[in-house]
Amino acid sequence: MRRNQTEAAVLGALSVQPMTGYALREAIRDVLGHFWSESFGQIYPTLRALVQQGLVTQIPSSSNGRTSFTLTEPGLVRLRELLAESIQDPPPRNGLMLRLYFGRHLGPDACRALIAQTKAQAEGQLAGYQAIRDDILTMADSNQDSPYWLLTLSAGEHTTRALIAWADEALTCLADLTSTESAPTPTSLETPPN
Amino acid sequence: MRRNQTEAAVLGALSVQPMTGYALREAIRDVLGHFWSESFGQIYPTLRALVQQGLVTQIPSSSNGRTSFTLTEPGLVRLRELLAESIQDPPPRNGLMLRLYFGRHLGPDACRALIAQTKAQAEGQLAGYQAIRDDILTMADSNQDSPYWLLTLSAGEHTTRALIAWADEALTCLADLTSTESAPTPTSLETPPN
DNA sequence: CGCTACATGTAAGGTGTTACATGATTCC
DNA sequence: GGAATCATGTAACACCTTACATGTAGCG
Repeated sequence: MRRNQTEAAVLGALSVQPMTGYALREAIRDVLGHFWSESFGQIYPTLRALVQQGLVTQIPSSSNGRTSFTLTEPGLVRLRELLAESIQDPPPRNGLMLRLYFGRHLGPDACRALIAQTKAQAEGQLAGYQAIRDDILTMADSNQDSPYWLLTLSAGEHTTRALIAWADEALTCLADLTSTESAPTPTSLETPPN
Repeated sequence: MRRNQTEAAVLGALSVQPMTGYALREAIRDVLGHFWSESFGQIYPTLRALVQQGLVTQIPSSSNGRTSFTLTEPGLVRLRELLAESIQDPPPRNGLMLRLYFGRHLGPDACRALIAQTKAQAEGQLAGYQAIRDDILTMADSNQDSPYWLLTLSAGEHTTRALIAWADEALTCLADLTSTESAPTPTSLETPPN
């Protein structure tokens, strides 16, 4: 069951503008980074296959060995086909959740550290989203794609904000856990909450 | 760079209670399903390796060929080690976002259908979470793990609710897009919104 | 001239799924 | 007795990353 997802990502990126393989990887990392990823080991073989199928053409730029890849008409048709195929996401694998689910063996403090780290990452990401949003908005008038790009950006913002809200909630829950554990006699009146 | 994540998931699941390989897969699918997954092709070889390392013991149940696997003391130590390792999540690959990013080539209607489908799925998931929450709460008094389980459940609820909120927002954005496209003269007063 | 970034590619190896094969048990 | 479920396993294959190899171009 071939998924051809790399093909779709490459054709899609080239539909925005022609690029070299190197630039393609940079674009996928920097622009689609929140929801997609491809490595060189995928990109170059895929490009060669696409050229052989005539979905993409290679334009040697000046004298160097470097070539830009451009989407052809059949390539655009193929892209539409691939995008219309049913979505088949890889099975979920969230290392943070796995650790928290078995968090009793890890200890409340280690769990809190993991969550705090996640929250900090999420806050950084949120700031990055703002920068991307500004970028898209400045080119919005001349770019037909911008409404769709804002859609995916908004999804990232929503889920990231939800993650931060969850982290705050989780941190207070774990704080309660630690305090009740260090004071194993909940009915005791003498032990003050530190 | 071995990740041993399957090992951690299997040891973790067995730390809750002894099981057969088959039950292990069911438990991982049904209980960790929102954030984890393992297939038979992973579980059985991993179990054999764990037995060889003495991290898990095999208890033949009565006469059948079926055996339950039980976590040993060294196995518990190993589980703690694995959980303490740094998190290395697989690179993101979100098929829905890929399609929406290049949504111009797919068309607004197809995009709306994808989002509506996602929203419906998310709403179903949310109902499922409620059932799981009830299950956990009923056994909360006798189960030391329940606070941690509620943590991961809450994460699922937060992100799922965020997804639904995003979907609603996205659907209205796309509705605007369709109407402005089908009515290329925005200043026209005669064309009624269908 | 050396460092960094740009650029192209390959080979090895790990990870994980799918499909298949096989058989016992349970329930109707 | 037949169907569904429980149960164990393997082999082929798809997918993808990492590390390596190689070379150019621009800049201080």
